[in-house]
Amino acid sequence: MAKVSFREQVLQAREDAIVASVNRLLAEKGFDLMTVDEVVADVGIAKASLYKHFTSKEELAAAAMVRVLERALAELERLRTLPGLSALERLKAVARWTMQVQLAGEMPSLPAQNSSLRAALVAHKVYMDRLLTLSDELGEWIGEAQEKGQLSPSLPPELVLYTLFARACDPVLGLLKAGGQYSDEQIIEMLLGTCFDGLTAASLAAKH
Amino acid sequence: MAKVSFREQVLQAREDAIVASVNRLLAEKGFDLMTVDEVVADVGIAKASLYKHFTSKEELAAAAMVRVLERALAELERLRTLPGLSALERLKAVARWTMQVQLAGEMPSLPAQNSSLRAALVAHKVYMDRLLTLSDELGEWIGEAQEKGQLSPSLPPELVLYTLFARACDPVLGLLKAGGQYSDEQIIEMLLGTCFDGLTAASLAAKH
DNA sequence: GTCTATAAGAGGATAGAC
DNA sequence: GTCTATCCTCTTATAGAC
Repeated sequence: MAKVSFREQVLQAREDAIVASVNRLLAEKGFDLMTVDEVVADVGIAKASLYKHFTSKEELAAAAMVRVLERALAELERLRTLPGLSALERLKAVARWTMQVQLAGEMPSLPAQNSSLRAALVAHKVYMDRLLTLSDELGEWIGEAQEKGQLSPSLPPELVLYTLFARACDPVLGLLKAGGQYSDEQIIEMLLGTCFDGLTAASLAAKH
Repeated sequence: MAKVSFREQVLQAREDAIVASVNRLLAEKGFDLMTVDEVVADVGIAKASLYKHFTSKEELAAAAMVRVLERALAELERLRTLPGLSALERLKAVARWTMQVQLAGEMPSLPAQNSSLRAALVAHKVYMDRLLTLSDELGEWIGEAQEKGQLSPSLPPELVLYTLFARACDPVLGLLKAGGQYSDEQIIEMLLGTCFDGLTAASLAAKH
């Protein structure tokens, strides 16, 4: 049992290395421009070896998405344990976290239109489970924030949810960072301000 | 002269048909998934004929972008002539127009990451001219709205500009439309509300 | 399970006749 | 300028030895 366990640990470590590379390359180039050859070159293994772990490029992307979804779920769990945070503050904290991940180059970006990828994702049980779990948990917070009037109660909850997901890969972050005028913190606080308070209201974060 | 002019009109009409197809396919599938074979099948010409008009797939995309940028510039001109519109109202009207174009399936979507495409676009004189013209004109309105306090003066103008561009291809529109619960008008008014007034403020549009 | 070598196919671009 | 037929590169995926 110990021998097998050790063996599997080595394999697991290799899979983790693969998924970490995929995650980074997906964030850097996106699904269509990322090639399997780049992945294996980055990890330092042969392509046939990779295909023993993952049966297709789509499954690679799914694994990377599962990874980031589980990181998000862990962040939600962490926020839940923090005392004294309102539902709105927790939602803002989640949005801040996703923007931090994106600016760190760790947010895999998948095209919304690639049909082979979409088909593989909706058929991927673990991915769908994590996605739905995350949506449910965020939906709870959204409902709570709306009940208390912290979020506009007249907005459909799914609009708020979609908006949070969309801001996690908002190109505005990358454009502002490319401008080089502002620190990551400033960018994030400004975008949090526009997301929750809009372009018309004064962004509190711009005072930095 | 008349003969040549007529000839060129025919060629121009064919080019317009090509660009219209490209525009639609770019909106539908995006640059990477759109193939030149699909374009020529849609237009009904041979591939070699298309390459007499456009020297590469990238140039096709640039032509489609020029087309939509010129439509946008025309919309700005139209809005300028409307009496009694404040700068903020004009900016909202532009945002509404871009969302209408997107929901109509006429907004070409280019990946921000494709380097060969980006290189071709920044090297494309007409595209860059239209893009900079549009940015300048919108920048005027943004500055005006900020001076009058209609837009938060503490936000960097380029952040507002980038946000307007980003909302023109915001995936939230497509997700809400796929849900089938709301009309195009409702979706647009809700997203205009969240864009300008934020998620926390009550969206006036949700009253429908 | 890992490797080298290669199959299989898609898709961008072009040659050459008309 | 338009067509048919073809080239060529890139990329996914696999065969088969170890």
